[in-house]
Amino acid sequence: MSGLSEIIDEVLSLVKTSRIFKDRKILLPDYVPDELPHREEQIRKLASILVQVYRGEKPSNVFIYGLTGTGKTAVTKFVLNNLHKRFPDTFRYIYVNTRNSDTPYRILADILEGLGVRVPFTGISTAELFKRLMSQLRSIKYVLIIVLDEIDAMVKKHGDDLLYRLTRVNSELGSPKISIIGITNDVKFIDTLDPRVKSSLSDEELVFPPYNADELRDILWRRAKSGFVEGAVGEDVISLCAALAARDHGDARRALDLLRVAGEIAEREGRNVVTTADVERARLEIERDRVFEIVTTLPLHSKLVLLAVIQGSKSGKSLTTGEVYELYTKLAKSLGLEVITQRRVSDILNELDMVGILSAKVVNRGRYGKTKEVKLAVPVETLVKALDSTVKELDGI
DNA sequence: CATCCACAGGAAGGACGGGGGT
DNA sequence: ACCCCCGTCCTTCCTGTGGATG
Repeated sequence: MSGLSEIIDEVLSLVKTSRIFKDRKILLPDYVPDELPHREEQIRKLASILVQVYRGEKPSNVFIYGLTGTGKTAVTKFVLNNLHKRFPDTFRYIYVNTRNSDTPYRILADILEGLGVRVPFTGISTAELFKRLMSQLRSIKYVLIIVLDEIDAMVKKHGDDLLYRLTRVNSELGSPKISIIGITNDVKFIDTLDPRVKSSLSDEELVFPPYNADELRDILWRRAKSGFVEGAVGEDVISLCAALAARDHGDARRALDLLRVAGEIAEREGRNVVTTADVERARLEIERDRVFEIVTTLPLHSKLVLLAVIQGSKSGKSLTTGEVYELYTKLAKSLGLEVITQRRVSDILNELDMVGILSAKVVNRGRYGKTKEVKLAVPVETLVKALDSTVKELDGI
């Protein structure tokens, strides 16, 4: 029976002797490299729009589309970084990821914090925050570029009111001071916007096509050269990562994650070379972590609904909303819990679909009504592991 | 060809806990 | 101390719907 410190020593010695990574941070998803291959056209266009700031003038608003992992965020940060190095006094920029800050309140709070204003977590109204932002903006002398990454998520939940008000800030101030860069991975998104917002935000538009397998391979090679020790990864490993990610709509982030995690697996085992088997294991590990994170933070009744779906999926075929509800009701009652309504369960099923844990497709079965076909989208074992602790807690009741 | 199933999913709102302003 | 605002879950009530069936 070995103690914890022994285990740590053992892992450490393996990691020390392993020569896999030269500089691991280069392979992290938010690392912005100093060259972005296959995005030259987008870089040039974005730079030519934003370069206005050199005279202290406000650039046009920009709208950027492209699926996840197509380099939208990297290109935007890259261009802004470089521009800021060149013209440090004429403008500032604030980057807000709307997935993390997905309410108008949080977005405004993030912007204010970017301007150096401390704001309470909650408690005051959004209108009050907006007032504070306006008074802050009145005092600044530079151009402010606000990057709203993944705005589709926020707008879908809370409407485009905030966007509308942000686009009007300039006329309210009486002098043009802020530009907005909107980033979305939903191409149809812009059509759902208020026409006024739409025309204002999409002064300029940029499209980021997915990377193909060759481009992904090239990107991975470049990163691997500075991130990995020479000889640690071979052609086969890179190609597999590229192929897997290309299948997944050309997502470079995913390709890099696969490569990095595969490297970590090899490192943990004290090897000096990453194999294709490591990539395969990395794929499973990434999926497991994602599911685990999502499932453990689910509210109680969402977990119960998921358990009901697992129960009903034993035979492998799909369930209807009604069937899920029936199973859920039995489960909740057997635990002595209040049951929630079918309306709510219907929403929960959609939420679980959205995060990719199950698929809930709406189907019309004519005489037999309109319903959802619910199926698990991840292996049962993964879910069972993630729900394990919850089940134990519930058993305790 | 109308009907009618089994829900979908919008709208409005309420309880509640965390966190303000004054 | 008291009132206000927020997001999160949830309810109630509701109108809408594609296509197999009679």
